[in-house]
Amino acid sequence: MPSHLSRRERQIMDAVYAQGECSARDIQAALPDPPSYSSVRALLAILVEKGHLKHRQIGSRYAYSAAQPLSKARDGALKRLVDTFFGGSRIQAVNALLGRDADRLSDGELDELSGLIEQARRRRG
Amino acid sequence: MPSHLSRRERQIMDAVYAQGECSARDIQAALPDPPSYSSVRALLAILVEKGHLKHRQIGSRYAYSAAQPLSKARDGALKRLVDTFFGGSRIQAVNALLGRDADRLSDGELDELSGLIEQARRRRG
DNA sequence: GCTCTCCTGCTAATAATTTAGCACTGTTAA
DNA sequence: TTAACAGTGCTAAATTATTAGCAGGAGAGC
Repeated sequence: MPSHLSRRERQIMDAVYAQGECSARDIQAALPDPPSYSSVRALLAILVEKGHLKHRQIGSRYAYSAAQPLSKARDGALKRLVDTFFGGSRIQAVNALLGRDADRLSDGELDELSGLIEQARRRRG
Repeated sequence: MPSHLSRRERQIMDAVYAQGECSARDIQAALPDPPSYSSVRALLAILVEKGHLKHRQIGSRYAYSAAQPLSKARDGALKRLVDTFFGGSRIQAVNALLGRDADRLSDGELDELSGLIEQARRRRG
């Protein structure tokens, strides 16, 4: 039982992260090159057993959701990406995030960003 | 030949992204639960054949590097993450990136960020 | 009630990944 | 020069992931 997710497992987790709690059918629809419904369910069972997903019984159906809080998975994914591509520098990640396409940000969004930075400044004191 | 990368393939690509041009031995060292050297080389050959990596011969050795420009892979990874976890909103991604730990940013880094935003504002006119 | 549909549980087969071994070549240094 | 070592090319095996199929049950609509 490898601790890292297989290709399909990752695709499924991403689908769940993006959709929130959802059915096996929803997940199947979100997968690239969707396999059979049976296949999806088999993978879901594995992910539940591994502890990555949990399922809630609603009547006779299951609804799947991430076992970890979304925020935690999110932060983990961000950290991994920042480490891989930006040598751990969040600033550089933000730079790339705003960089080339920053002109497409609305005034409101820019204000929002300024607010975030001001907030950080105050926290530093 | 599935278009999406397998688990090990992804681990290897990440190692190459993080290290830049490097040897098979370097990559092996960077992998979690490193397999045998032979295994690594087999995977590398596959990735080269698939067009994800290229290798440059130096004397009788190979040096591996990403076939795509790093910036492109980076942007792609960012976009995928933003789509998955932030419904496509870069702003929210930045928010999470700076959020909880923003207080650990240095004054210089905060200034840098302000600069980025000012730049974006001017580009909007 | 009956039928149609969609779900579940379980099982099995296929396809792919992941792994390692072996023979050969070049390089290094004792 | 000749071991010892590290790299490559190629091959083959074993584990895992991935896929699908089938039987049974719950709910919806006629």
